[in-house]
Amino acid sequence: MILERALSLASELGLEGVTIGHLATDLNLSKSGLFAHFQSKEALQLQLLDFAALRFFEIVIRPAMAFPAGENRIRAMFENWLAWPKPEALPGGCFFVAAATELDDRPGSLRDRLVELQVRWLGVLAESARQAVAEGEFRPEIDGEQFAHDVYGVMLAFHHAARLLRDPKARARARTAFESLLAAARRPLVAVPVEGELTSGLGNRGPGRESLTPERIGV
Amino acid sequence: MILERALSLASELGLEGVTIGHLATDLNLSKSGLFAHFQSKEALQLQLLDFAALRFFEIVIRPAMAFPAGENRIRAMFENWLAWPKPEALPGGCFFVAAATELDDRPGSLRDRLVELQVRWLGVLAESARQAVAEGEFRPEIDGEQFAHDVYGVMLAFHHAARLLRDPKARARARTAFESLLAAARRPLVAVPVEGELTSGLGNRGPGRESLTPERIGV
DNA sequence: GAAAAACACGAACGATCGTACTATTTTATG
DNA sequence: CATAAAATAGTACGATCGTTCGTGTTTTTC
Repeated sequence: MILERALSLASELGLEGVTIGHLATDLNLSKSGLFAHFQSKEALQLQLLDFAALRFFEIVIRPAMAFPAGENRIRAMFENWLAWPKPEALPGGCFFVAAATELDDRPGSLRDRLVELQVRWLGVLAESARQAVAEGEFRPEIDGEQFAHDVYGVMLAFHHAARLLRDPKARARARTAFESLLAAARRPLVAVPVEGELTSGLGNRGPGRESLTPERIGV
Repeated sequence: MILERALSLASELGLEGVTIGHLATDLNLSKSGLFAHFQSKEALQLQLLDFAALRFFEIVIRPAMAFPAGENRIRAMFENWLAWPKPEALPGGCFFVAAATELDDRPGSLRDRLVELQVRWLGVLAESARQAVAEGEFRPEIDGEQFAHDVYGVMLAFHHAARLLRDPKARARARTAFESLLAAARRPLVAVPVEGELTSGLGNRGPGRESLTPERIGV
């Protein structure tokens, strides 16, 4: 419960904005009572990072694994990402986006852990793109890591437009950008839609969905 | 000089990380001596936002105005943006990217000012895209605001890869993504390069470069 | 060369920060 | 029910935060 509330606060105020005193009074606890659960604020923040990563895995990644590997799974992860900051859980938007700019110039174990998590998340996207290539949905020369980088750019632009600018069109813009990325990766140089391309041979092949754990998936 | 040093610190530590005491000792000033220049910390931060916007205009936007309106100018702004966080001036990367996630959930005049600045900057990009359409470089159905949104996404992804992940390929990735955006906006549905397309009729027409001020350009 | 304005300083304020120590209360276990 | 363990509370600490006040020292202006 502590970490849940801390995550919610951190999404609004940032990692450093979550003060022990603030968090304590917010949970009707005494400062020292809350502090006893962690041995230091950094330990709390580290646990918070892992807690957020678990949430992220369960909301964004795992449900997407129910979709067949390839474009469909990528699209599912994208949509899950857009929706994962529920107002009651993450009222300030994606926790990791806030943490990224906060920690990018502060060396330490916190930063190291965040980098680890972000590399893994981008790795999941990249691997999914490579699977789309293997499935024949994406063109063979598509670079999975570049694709992951580009998709994350669309997500960051969405975060900026939605959270800072409060642009009502942010979602539509993000979806348009994402579809452009897919189209560029998919279509074979000529923009005329290929006839038999639609779900050609797409079944439930690819890696199955059994025994999915955050560790195995890398988050 | 105070604002210059504050900008440098803020790019690393964020807006709230720039403490009056820290900034003072960093400038060999007393806390009260520095404080006297501003009447409050918020005033300092507001001046800092405007100071950064001026810098941004002079480094990113104004030099690009020397290029003919259209794709060349857009490309110049993109390259200027990649290069504008000089290590000595902005050791922590683009100040506005850091400020954006820091202020996006903190209502107040600071946030309002930042939104204003960012809307104007995106407006410059969008207007440039519209000019590229008018010049015949971009397809007529290109939406300037969507294009600006997408380009900013590439910039944000670059910031993430370069500043947090310290990815040496960040620049190359950003350029690849940017060129894909240009290609998608430029080429007329068929990917085969059009022969006579290169600088066809591009002169120095379009709005001239005289009397360029931050106010007129919107930053 | 005097008056005015700008600039800088030191000390102190209340608040809040993370943290440490010591009780006290609650929960689980035999 | 007794007892060990876990959870919570109380208090106090040194540091640092933004801010105020009073006072000196330059620099500009006339």
